Amino acid sequence: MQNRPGRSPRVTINDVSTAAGVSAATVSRVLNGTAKVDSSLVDRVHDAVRDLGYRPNAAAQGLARGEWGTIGVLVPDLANPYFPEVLKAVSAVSRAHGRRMMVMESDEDPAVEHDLVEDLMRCCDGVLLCSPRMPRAELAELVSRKHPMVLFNRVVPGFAVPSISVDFHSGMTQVCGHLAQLGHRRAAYLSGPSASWANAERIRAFEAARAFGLEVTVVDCGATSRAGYDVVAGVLESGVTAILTYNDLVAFGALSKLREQGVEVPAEVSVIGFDDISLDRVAHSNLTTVSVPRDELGRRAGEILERLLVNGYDEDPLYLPMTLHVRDTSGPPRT
Amino acid sequence: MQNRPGRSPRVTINDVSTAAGVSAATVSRVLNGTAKVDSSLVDRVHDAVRDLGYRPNAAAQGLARGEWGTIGVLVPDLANPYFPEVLKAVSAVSRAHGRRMMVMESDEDPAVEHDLVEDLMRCCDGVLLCSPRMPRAELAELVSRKHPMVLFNRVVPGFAVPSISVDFHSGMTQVCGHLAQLGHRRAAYLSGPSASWANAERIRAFEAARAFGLEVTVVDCGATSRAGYDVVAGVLESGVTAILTYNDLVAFGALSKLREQGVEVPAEVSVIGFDDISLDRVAHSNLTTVSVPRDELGRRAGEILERLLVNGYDEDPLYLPMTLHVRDTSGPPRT
DNA sequence: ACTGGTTCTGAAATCGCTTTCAGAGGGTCC
DNA sequence: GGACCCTCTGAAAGCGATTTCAGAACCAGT
Repeated sequence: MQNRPGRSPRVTINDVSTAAGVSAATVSRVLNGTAKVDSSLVDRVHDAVRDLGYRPNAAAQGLARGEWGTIGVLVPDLANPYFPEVLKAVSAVSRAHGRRMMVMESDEDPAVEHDLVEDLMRCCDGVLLCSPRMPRAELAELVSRKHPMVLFNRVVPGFAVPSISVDFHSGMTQVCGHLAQLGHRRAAYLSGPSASWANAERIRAFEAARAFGLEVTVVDCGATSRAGYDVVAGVLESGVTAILTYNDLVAFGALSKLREQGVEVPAEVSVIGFDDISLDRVAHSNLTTVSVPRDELGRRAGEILERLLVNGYDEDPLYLPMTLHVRDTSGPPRT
Repeated sequence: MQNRPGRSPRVTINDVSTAAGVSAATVSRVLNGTAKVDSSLVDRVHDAVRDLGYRPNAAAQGLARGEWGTIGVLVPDLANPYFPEVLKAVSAVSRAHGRRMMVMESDEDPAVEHDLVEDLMRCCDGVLLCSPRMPRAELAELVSRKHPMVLFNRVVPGFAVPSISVDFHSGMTQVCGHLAQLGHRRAAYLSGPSASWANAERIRAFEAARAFGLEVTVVDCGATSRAGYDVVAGVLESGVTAILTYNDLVAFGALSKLREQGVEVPAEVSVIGFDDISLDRVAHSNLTTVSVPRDELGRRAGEILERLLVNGYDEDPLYLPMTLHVRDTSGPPRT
């Protein structure tokens, strides 16, 4: 930006204005279309801009306008296939509204999330927070700053913050219904991060499941395929006929291990994923799972944030439904 | 940022300085540690910062410092599992150097790439360009601006731009060697985007392959699993015994179709991926493929960019080697 | 010809921070 | 005690845009 050695000197609005023989104010007006300018001047400005290769400095614009033209997104783990698809949609929406997208990753570490959000607030008009783990108190502190913010996959009762999330509870209820219908009576759930709201929502479905005859045992596991791989063997010994998972990654890990051990799926045990990262991607894995349209999720999230920025409008929490996809890894229990 | 309705008023450095009874310059010095300040003043400043909840405005800092503290990354497709892993590493490196990461996506459309890069240059200290498709002339135009930039997976002879890429050529050569050794004589390559350097590098390997007895036919396909799914059937009829692909996604699509058609893999035909997105992720797909450590790739890319920003040092193109992973989808040809 | 009302333009203030510059204060050395 | 040097602090000048404000120019109406 400033002239370091070997860097071409920065062209400013003043360079343009002198080259065009007008004032800087006029250049600004022409470029932003904020006021009517004589057409001969308009041409001169455009010529000068082209000749000099002028590009307005975003920091200066941000400072003067009081808006950065940027939104920020915090995700726990970029490598989790869930988020890139969401980011993609968010990016498209915000770009359509002339905003850039800043991305930060907490690497699943709640301790750094607060700082990262704080940093995002220093340089973004609004923040999309995909942070299921953050302690309620920290979240409250962030909310109190009144910086535009949308919560993703976490609904916090009592906070006046717009939020969007997937109806995990009804998704898991569908999974349980499917298994019960197939005749399963005992299943294990490979639990995700215990502090997470999304995990709690899934678990909440198991109470209702008991009503239709399915008993689900919760087993600590994690959110990675590695965790699924490591945990599944011990679970099998307990004699369950189905394994539910926190997400598809865990299910893949579990399947991988079962396969190595020569356990037939779904003949000996059914495995059900959650979130459907596999759809049309690694299609031939054919995991039974429950899905949410991630691009719609991202799109809606972006739109909520945009509305919030433009009219400061607080909306009611939005829940998107999940859909069950019965594929090859679920079947009736062994008799 | 400015006081919109319902938003808490912005705290500036002047608020802090008056609250602490010092000058703004001193506040700045304390916060940035750029000069020695009397310890009693330091305490007063810190107290005021805490009491007021002051956070420096990033745009103002950027303007004053002549640095945005931000790097920009342009990727063709966020949903391609290749990139999130790279972004993750880049993000970690740049964060370690105190820089934020802006992400843009061209959605595989070369026409918008130029504008996006231009936009990134307006608000980032440096740009990491993962853009294999952009016409050489546009790339040249961007290079001519002397804005710090690193090319990712594209080496352009004659441009003085640091670049990092995977040694696709040697990767594909390994694949060919593997097949030749198994006894294959005729294979088809499901080609990626024809304008892409990365695709050309792969194809270049087929000349050498002829030397060890493998004839590879190039078939137009694309970069998605959908494309692999659609194209593979026609290819089979040509009587090849192995199918090479532009990337793992294409291979997955192809496998999916073959499976539907009841074609045995690898008994009837071998399928080989490229890039190994599956490793430890959807491990049980067990695709034979060739891999590159994506986090190292991202890390090195981030480091090159950082060095470029700090010492303006232009480096020689860096090539990272690929590794062949023989798994379940390749075997000897049917006799 | 003079007044009043539109347009359009440029000078200057502003956004919030960093950094230079000069001055105040205190210590050391002759 | 005076000259000199150091260290620390505050005033003020940027950074590069936007935006307010007031004046210039022009037109129409009497």
